[in-house]
Amino acid sequence: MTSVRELPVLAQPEVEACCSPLRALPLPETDAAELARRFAALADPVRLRLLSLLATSADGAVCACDLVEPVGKSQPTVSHHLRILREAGLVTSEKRGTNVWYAAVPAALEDLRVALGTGG
Amino acid sequence: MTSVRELPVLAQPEVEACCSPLRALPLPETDAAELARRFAALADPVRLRLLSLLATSADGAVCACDLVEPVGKSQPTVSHHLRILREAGLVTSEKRGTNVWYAAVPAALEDLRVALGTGG
DNA sequence: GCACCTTATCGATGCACGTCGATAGTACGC
DNA sequence: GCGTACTATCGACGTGCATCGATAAGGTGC
Repeated sequence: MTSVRELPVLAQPEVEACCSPLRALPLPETDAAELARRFAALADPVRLRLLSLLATSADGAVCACDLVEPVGKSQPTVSHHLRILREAGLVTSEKRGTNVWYAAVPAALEDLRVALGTGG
Repeated sequence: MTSVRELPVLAQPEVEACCSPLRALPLPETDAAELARRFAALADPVRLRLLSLLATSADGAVCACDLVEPVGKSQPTVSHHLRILREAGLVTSEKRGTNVWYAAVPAALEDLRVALGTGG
C-alpha cells in the first residue's frame, strides 16, 4: 500500500444478465442452479466484507495486500475468497507488478437485485 | 389441492431491515454474518425454485403438498428446505387443518435488494 | 377408536466448504 | 544473481449441508 497510485479503475467485464426474476415465473432448473451459484458467493461473511471494502473504495479498486488485515483472516484464506468472488463474476482482478488489484463489478450486483424482484 | 379454497393470503410478519448496504460503508462483522445467513438461504437451487413457486402463486400461498412434486425431491427434503426459508424470514407458514400453507415474504426479498446496493 | 393423509423430525451418509500452515510462483530492487 | 515481498496453490482437518428412508406427530373422517 506504498506508492502505487496510477489508474486504479479496472475495466469492467460484460456481465450477461442471468436468470429471470423470481417473481416473474417459476424458475427453470438451469436458472435456479446459476442463481444459487451466485448467491452462494455472497453467503459468507468474509466475502461480504471483502465485497464491501471493494465497493466502498474511493479509487474503485483495492490492492489485495490491503484486504488481508481488515477481514482478520490468513492470506491464503483471503486469496481463496477473492477467487470465489471472481469466479462468480462479482469482482475483477488485474495484476500490476507484484500486486493484484481487485474491484467490484456493480453490474453483477445489479443483476442479482433484478433476480430478487423488480421494484416493489 | 382438492377443496381448500379459503383465505389463501397469509399474514405478513414485520421484517426488520437488516444491515447497511454494501455500497454505503465497510460492513460491520455482525451485519456481515446476518447478511451471509440470509444469502445462504438463497444459495440452493431447490430453495430458489420453492421461493419462485410461492412468489408466482396467484393466491399468494401454496399448500406444502403442492410443492413436493414440482421440485422433484423427497418430501423430507422439501420440508427441510421450507424450514430453512422460514427461519431466514423469507417465507411464512400457516397450518390449516392437515395442510400447511406457505407464502413468500416480499419485504424480506426487498430487504436483500437494498443490501445489494441502492439503485444504480 | 381406527385407518388414512399430511407434515416434521431423526439418523445416517456422502460431499462441499472454510480455514490454516507450508510451499510454489512471480515480480521488484540491489 | 540473490534476497525480499506479494499472491496463488496444495494438503489436511474439521464442520456443515443436502439428501434420503424410516419414523413420529398431528389432524380428518368414518
